[in-house]
Amino acid sequence: MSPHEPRSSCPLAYALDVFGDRWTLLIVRDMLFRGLQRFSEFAASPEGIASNILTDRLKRLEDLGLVARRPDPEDGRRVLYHLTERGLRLGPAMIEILRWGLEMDPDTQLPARFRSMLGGDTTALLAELAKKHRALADGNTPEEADG
Amino acid sequence: MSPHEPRSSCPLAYALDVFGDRWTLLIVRDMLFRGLQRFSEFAASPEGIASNILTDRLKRLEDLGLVARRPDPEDGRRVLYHLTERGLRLGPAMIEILRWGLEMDPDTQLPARFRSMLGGDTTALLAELAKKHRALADGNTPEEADG
DNA sequence: CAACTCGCTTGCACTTTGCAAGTCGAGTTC
DNA sequence: GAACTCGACTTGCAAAGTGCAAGCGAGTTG
Repeated sequence: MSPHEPRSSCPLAYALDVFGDRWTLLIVRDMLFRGLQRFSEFAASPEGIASNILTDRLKRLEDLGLVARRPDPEDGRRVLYHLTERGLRLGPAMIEILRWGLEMDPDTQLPARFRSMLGGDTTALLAELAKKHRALADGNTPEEADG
Repeated sequence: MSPHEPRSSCPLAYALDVFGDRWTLLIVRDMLFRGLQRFSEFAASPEGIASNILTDRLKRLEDLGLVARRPDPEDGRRVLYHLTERGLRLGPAMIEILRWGLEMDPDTQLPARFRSMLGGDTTALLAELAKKHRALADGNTPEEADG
């Protein structure tokens, strides 16, 4: 699932070469919507990703410049991951995919606050998420609010 | 890659269970943006999908109520596929993924007309695409314009 | 009616996925 | 400072998915 060369010149095909699998956007979700940064946090998400797959996906996201890593100043064993500016550009697509999933499957759930934000202005929502994410990436850790 | 039960209650995870692979959204693209309807047309797209994979994906889309099929009145061997109303709801996510791919990889290309439409009002673009698609699904075949 | 087309199906080799155990460097504990 | 724990992986392997290429039944063509 990691082609060396593009299948076509279509931007949609390019995007699917990047994240057309079941896990990549879940990792991006956890970074963007939930503010998670650590390998063990991603591994602990409810979907239960395998550690070799998580390693693989994080590496590919880093290689593509969508994610960056830095050592955890509090514990040298740990690495902190965050979305780069390029990675933050996934926001609009993430929001629309989320909306679609909510509309298609009423059994799916989101925290009420996030759900109400989805019904509002997308640009404002994304600006807020990006701001919080940049603060995390800078090492400021505001009180976490689950996405 | 076709789980019987959801991995979690997250709508994004649900969406990725539906189309988190490299081919499904390309098929939806061909229906929505290019007006394609026939198996051989999907198979002939530049990415070169394998026929067993195409069959599999069309069946799953149909089973999920996103795509419907009808016999081709002109040739009893053929089937015509189209997006249902549920399937048309993928439009916003498709548009945002396309925008992201264009932004991330300048080597990707779109027809100039489509590209300029992407820069405009999303709601108007989607309404127009949906209208044309519904006409196709009703068996009216206006002169095709490549997406 | 023979030859061809269309939408699949099939067998099989290859690739990816995911489980579970293990590794190794960093950090902690006593 | 030895022993242990933690964290981010790596590894072997079985299962599942992918994709190639050939083939089949129904329908079309001349």
